[in-house]
Amino acid sequence: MVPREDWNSVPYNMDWNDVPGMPWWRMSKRAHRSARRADALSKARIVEAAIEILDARGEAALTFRALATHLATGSGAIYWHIADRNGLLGAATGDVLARALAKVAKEKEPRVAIRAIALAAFDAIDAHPWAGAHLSREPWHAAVGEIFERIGEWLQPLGVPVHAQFDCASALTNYILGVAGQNAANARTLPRGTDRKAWLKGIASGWIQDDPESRPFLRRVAAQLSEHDDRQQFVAGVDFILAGACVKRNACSAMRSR
Amino acid sequence: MVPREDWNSVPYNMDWNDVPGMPWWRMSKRAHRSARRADALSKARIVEAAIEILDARGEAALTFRALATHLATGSGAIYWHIADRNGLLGAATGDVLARALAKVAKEKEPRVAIRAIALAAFDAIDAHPWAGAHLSREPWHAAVGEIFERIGEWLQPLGVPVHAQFDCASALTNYILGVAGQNAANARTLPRGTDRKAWLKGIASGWIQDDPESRPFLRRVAAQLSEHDDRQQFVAGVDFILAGACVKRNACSAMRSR
DNA sequence: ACCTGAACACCGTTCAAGT
DNA sequence: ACCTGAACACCGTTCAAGT
Repeated sequence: MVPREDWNSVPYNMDWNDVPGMPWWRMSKRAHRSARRADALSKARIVEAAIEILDARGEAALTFRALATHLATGSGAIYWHIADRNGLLGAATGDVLARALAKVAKEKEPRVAIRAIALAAFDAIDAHPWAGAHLSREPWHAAVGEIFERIGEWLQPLGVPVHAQFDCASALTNYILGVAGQNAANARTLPRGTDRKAWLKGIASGWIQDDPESRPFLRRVAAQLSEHDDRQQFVAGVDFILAGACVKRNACSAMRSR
Repeated sequence: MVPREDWNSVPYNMDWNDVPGMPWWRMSKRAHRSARRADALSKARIVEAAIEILDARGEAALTFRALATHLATGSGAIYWHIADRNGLLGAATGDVLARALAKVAKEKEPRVAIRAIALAAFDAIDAHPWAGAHLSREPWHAAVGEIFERIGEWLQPLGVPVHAQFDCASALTNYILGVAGQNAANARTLPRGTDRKAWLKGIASGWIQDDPESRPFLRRVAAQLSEHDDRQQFVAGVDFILAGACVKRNACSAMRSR
């Protein structure tokens, strides 16, 4: 049996097989490693566990203690593979969005293609609201660049004038991130199984009741507010931006006043 | 001198002037109160102090301990006037946005009016990024209802078809909140005095460098990305949504495919 | 009623120590 | 190299006690 001092003096890149007197359960580092590889700690495994916790119990439940328990390790071990909590959320967000964007079917029609990309982002964020929250907290995330590129590529074939393409791609990205943040907020405060319609009705009446005579527009659309479909409304917004970027200007009667 | 037990037995709504033996500095509750009113604790004063801290040192600096020190009181005292930290942020956000929206000049031209409202929100959030972060975390905030109403009112005179008005107002609100969240995120990570252009350049090259041959769109607009003006780009997005909501559809060549 | 501040129940993160 | 878990330096919030 080698005393501890000797173990510590073993260079980390040296195979422990070469250390005389090493106990069997420390022998053959590589063999040992590969045997345990399935459940060894790694960034991928940590991110996977984080996603499980985030999806099951929400962003607030992702603590290093909970994660360490879930992985049957110490909280400090996680820091060996990940910089900090924010990095972990970023990696989880990247995973979830990359997976969603990779699944988008190849399209030929520009508008259909853009819709498909936007909806892939929407659906991913709808399924993983914490990812939406992270993206709006960190809009320079690689996933945002991916969305920006994937949408931007289609603007030329769509017929958006060259000078408007950058602004158009930015507007779409901002819009998508805005919806992402909203979805995340809704999911955070509206636990599963809540009556969505009643909840929306409450918000609408809260917005109206301040001054009982005014707010005519909100009054007029209150019914739509509590009954609309988020996904459908999301697409409507995407279409507005695309149509507006194509149009020459002065589409509205009142917009002629340039 | 009245013993403590007697002080405690004084009903809270009873004037302390009526308690025999009350020390002078506790006498004349009303007079005492009005004399100290200027620096007595109140929700308004707490919110005001919170805004000062938020503007000066950012959202992370708003702790109950810092706030209590700033107000020369105990942290528990704040809870007498405010529900919790989130309520405090909400009140501060409401203050800042209500002030900004109240200052918007009356306009006659629909497009100009909508731009003015959107820009008022943009500028308020630009000056108080923490308010933007709060709004995207809590999109049912009264300020969002106000923005929604103020914009919505102009859609009819603008010429947006009735059936599209709700979707249009929602799209604009989502867009504004999206930009709000981004601004907040930028302000959080880009301390004052940082070279904005270099920072944006870094993001752009981070988005591109993954695969050196691909990402043609990003490559094409990289210069615009690092040099664009946020405010101007914000207005461009608003205009896209408005134009798109007015247009009959099929404005783009490739959009004719319904 | 309103205020005080210690105490409570958490956090993320670090780090000496283990293997 | 990689893992452990106690310790540290914070938080928001509560609450018995004061005035």
